[in-house]
Parts: sequence; structure tokens; C-alpha cells
Amino acid sequence: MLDLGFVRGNLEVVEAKLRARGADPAALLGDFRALDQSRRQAITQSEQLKARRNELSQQVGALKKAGQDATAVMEETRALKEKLDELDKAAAEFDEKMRLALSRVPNLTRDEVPTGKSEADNPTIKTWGEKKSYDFAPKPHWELGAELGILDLDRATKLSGARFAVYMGQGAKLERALINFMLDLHTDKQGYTEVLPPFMVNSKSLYGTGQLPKFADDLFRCSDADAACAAKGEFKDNDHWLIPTAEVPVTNLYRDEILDEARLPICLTAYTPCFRAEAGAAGKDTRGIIRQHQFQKVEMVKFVKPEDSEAEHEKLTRNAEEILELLELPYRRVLLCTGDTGFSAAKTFDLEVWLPGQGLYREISSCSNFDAFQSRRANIRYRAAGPKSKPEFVHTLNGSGLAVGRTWVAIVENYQQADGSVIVPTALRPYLGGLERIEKQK
RNA sequence: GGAGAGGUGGCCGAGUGGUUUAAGGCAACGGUCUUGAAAACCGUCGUGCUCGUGAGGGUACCGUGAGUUCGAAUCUCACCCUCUCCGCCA
Repeated sequence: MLDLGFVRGNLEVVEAKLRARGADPAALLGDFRALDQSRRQAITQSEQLKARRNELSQQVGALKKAGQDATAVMEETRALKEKLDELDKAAAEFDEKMRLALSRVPNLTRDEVPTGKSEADNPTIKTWGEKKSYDFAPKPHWELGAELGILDLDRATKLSGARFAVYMGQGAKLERALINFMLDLHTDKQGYTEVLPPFMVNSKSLYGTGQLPKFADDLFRCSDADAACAAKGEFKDNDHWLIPTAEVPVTNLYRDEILDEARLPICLTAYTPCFRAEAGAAGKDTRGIIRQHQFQKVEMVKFVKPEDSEAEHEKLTRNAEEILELLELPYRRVLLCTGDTGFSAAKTFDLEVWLPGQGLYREISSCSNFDAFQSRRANIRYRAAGPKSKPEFVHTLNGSGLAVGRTWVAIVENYQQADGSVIVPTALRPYLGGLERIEKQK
């Protein structure tokens, strides 16, 4: 959510930023100026009447206490009521319209974010690692996984339908090893605290991080979740949706709280499954396990002071890159252009890992700075030490560290051998009981 | 799921229709005192919206939403959450 006062005072800037994203300011903001004016007018009038009402009510009290007749004053107050109800209703309607309009406006990208339309316009910031050369034609992971007996997509379809996977034997163990390896690195070496949050959240939480109201179709909701309410901008605390990322429960941990400055930065990491409906992704990445309805991810989330968020963003991105470096997987870092930056983000780096089986770089981590966009929605503030300090919104950040399923893919494809076996990266061996090579399962 | 109790500011906690512009305490912050610190004492101390160039004013907020009333933290209804006990259960 953008700050109302900022939008009012910088409408041209906001509109330019929205256009840079490829969004239509008119469609998003409508007649913002007129609406804002009507709203404020209704509020001012209503409050003036309320002041009058309160004054008269006090007179009634005073008169009654003095044993005098208060009928006339009571009548006058009663007469105010009709007009007041009308004004209040109008004010509430304008307010609701503004709130709903603003809730669908994406964040403003930072000035250093390059203007562009799509991922084709994302500049590459750095490239790391040497692509291995193979004296055979490297296979995609779905072939390797099936041949090794560590990935069973056919039976997953029987259980759950398309876009689900069953990992078997050392395949399952590899997934689990990756989770532990990532969490240990984040907690033991990089200063994060581990969190194990619920995998279902209410609609208020999804509003807080920006998935609702706009992206309800991308989510799986439980039968007690009222999508119609969410679409109307009513967010409940007793409905349930499957989380699309750990970002949602972890960021919302401090919703409606005021944190002490001394506690910042707060750095958390969480392993969770993630559930995505993949609405509109029909026909995309249908082979293999790149795009699933359920996948596992280790996430990093930070709450920081506004002046620190730029530096913390770089640190967080480096924390994700370190995993790829330890696993010796070639990758590159790209900066998302305005047209490709997500709804809630002000600036995003994507890490893309090299997949030789498919001959392309593939997103494996997305590290974003949200500025105060999420904290304003979720009302997460901090209070600085010192006299007369008012609570201020924190900046939130998060990034995958990493998407586990895609890391699994990257290892299988990058470390494949001519005989179809897969060498286990050295850093991961302690997590697999010293196993050096994954070979065909019985 | 059943029965009972409860939900008040950063925290604890008073408050059952009219100076409540929410008592009191703790914490925090500023000051006095002190070589420094602690203690003691004095003072400051909620959030949003809105009006105002400003000082400042108005208004709303006591779990959420409706309602009764001239007036609601206080009364009524619905819902949510927490705690205790019972039931069911991994």
C-alpha cells in the first residue's frame, strides 16, 4: 500500500512510476483527486456535526445534574442525527473506495530500477561459475530422475493430478538434505533465526504481504475461505488459505506490532512447502518439476530500518548466492526491470541457475526490497529510541534461499555423468551420510 | 463440539450510562541531584484521520461488526480470539 498523503502530494510521480511498470494509472487510481476531495469534505462536515453533538450532549448531562429540563437540547441533538448518518455513510463509502483502489496499486519501483517491459529487459548484474562441458548430451532432470528411480511424476498425477511430484529414495533424501543444508547455513553462518510457521494463513495475512485482494486466483483456498469477501476488500482472521510462500506467515509475524529499534534488524529464515494455483500458466513448463502446485522452499525474511534496507537487500541476496556457490552451481544475478518487478516489490534481484539439461538459466531465487509497502499494509512499525520519537514503518525484505525443488533440478542436471548417475556436491555430502553419488535405485 | 471466565494504551491493571479530554503502576524519554552511575524527586509520554502556513484545534478508536440512547469502554445482539474444565483426537 502506498502512503495516502504521498500519493496526494506526488500524483504525477506516482502516475509516471505506474506507467513505467506498464500499468494504467487511470484504471488504477481513477479520478483520485476528485474522490480524495469528496472524501475529505464528507469527513470534515461529519466531524463538525459530531463536535456539535458532543457539545449538546454534555449540556444535557449538566442540565440533568442541575435538576433542570433538558428536553429542548435533546430534541436539537436528535435532529442532528439524520444529517449525521447521511454524512457518515457518504464518508465511509468514499473511504472504502479509496482504500480498495489503493490496495490494488502496486509498489513504486526504486529510481535505479531500469525501465522495461518484460524479463527480456532485465540487465544481468553478474555471472558466477563455469558451465561444465559434457562429452555427451546432457539430459533434462525428468529423464534422469525417472531413470534413476528418484522422481515419479506419473504416480504423482494419480495421487494429485498435474503439477505434483513424488520423490523416492535418494531423491527424497536429496530434497531433505538441501533443506537442512540451507537452514544450517542461514542460521549458523548468516545470522538468521529459524521459524517454523503455519502453512495455512488467514486472509488478513495475505492482504498484509500483498497477495490479496488482487491475486486470489493464484492461491489455494480452503473451503472456509470466502473469496467473495476477499474480492470486496473484507479480510478475515478466521478463514484459511494455503501459503504461496513462507514470506506470508513470516512477514505477518509482527503485524500490528511496534518493535523496539534495538531489535532491528530482525532476520528470520523458514522452511515451508508452498502452494500455488499457477493460474494462467497453462502450457508453461509442463515437463519436469520446474513449475508445481506444491514445492518446498527455504525463505529469508528481514525487518529493517528504512535507511538500512538497501544494504540489507544486498546482504540478503549475497546470502542466497552463497548457497549456489557452495553447491558450485553456475548462476547469474539479474535486476528486474520495472515491467517485471512484482506487485509489492520496490526492487528485485533474481538469481538464475544454469540448467545444462535444458540449456538455459532458470530463476531459483527472487530477493526483494519492499520498502514500506508491506509494513504499511500489515501495520508493522518500530519506535526509535530518544525523545518524541513516533513509530515509523519498518522496511521488509525477503528472498528465497533457495527454492528447493529447483535446486534439486540444478544438482541433478549439472552433476550428471555419462552413465546417468549424479555426483553429490561436496558441501552436501555430510547431509546425505557421506553419499558421493546417486545411482539407479532398485 | 459442550460449560464457564475473560479480551482496556508499549506492558500490567482500574473503570457497569454524563469533567473518562481512560485512574494508578511499570517501562521509556527529558531534567534535578551526583566525580560517574544507581536511588530519589520533578516533568513528558497512545494511534489513525481531518482542519490549520504554524502554534494548535476537531474527530474516531477500550477484540470485530451492528444496535439502543441526547450521550456508550460501560447496556443489547451476532461473530472472533484467549484461558480453565469436559468430550474427541495425531
